[in-house]
Amino acid sequence: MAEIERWLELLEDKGGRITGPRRAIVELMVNSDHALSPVDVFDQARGKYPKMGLVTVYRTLEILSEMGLVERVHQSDGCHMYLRAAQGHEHLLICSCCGKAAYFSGDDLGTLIERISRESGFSVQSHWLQLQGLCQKCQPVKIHPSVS
Amino acid sequence: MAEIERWLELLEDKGGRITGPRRAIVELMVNSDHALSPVDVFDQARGKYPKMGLVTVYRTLEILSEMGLVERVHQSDGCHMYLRAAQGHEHLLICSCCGKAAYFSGDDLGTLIERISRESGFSVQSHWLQLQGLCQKCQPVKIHPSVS
DNA sequence: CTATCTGCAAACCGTTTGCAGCGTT
DNA sequence: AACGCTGCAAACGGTTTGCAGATAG
Repeated sequence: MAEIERWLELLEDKGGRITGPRRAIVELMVNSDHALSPVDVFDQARGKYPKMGLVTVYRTLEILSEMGLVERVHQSDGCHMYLRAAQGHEHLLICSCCGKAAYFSGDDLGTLIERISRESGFSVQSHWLQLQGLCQKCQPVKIHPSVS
Repeated sequence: MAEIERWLELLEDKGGRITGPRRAIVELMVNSDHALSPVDVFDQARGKYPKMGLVTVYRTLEILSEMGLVERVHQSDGCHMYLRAAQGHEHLLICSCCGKAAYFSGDDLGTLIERISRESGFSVQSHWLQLQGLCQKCQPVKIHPSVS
């Protein structure tokens, strides 16, 4: 996948070095359609780079996040997960069962935001919209929650 | 304020006891129009009840939150703040400078959510919408950020 | 060869839990 | 008097930092 090389080149352009651990993490993040916690990334990336340390995962995700290639997803319990960044103005739809994530666009919040600004006197800087639901795979699971 | 008594009565109805620390925290939460962190609550409530312990703040906020009188507000850094709960279906507008909060209603996400459900195959369970901005007081502050 | 990156261990910070004593009812 | 609540101290879990050795360029 050329996208992996693109990320690594951007990293290099920034003066960073391309190393085994970083390559493994980038490969994972480029390809995953699930939001992943640092520990998820650690576990999965160890398959490709067994000496991987958890600290390196944190540091690399931080860098990718600063570069705008990856974004932090906020969980209701306060933990963070990471996901390939949106392209342009997109919002997130996340499966509350398995963490599968999809971006969507076409929210029309402009009118609402304008009204709220006018009524409240706030100058609105940004908005945060996220939908929670069940993906196709997980819908049957939750309908019969007797699985536990 | 009768609202304070209402909260305390609800607490009593649930089998809870009305104590000094709880009264101080309830008074604070009923009256505050800012989202407050547990430490904020601790500091401010100590004015009314000097022996207050931070643990009691956590435990009381947890109870008020379970009762639906207070809600957790998620911060981008993963920390939690607490705020008097919304009435019905309202969303939050928060000042990114001072934390002043206001609820608004009248979002019309129904159409959007229906479309996304159809296109993605997800069954959407809930949504999470929050606007960040600057309140009237803080707008001049940020225009001249030399204050630091 | 040099600067960056890595992994370990330890520090850190917000939050939760165990427990003995106190206060409400 | 009985039970719930409180505060302290200690545990906890996710995240960050200090450091010496490894490695990319």
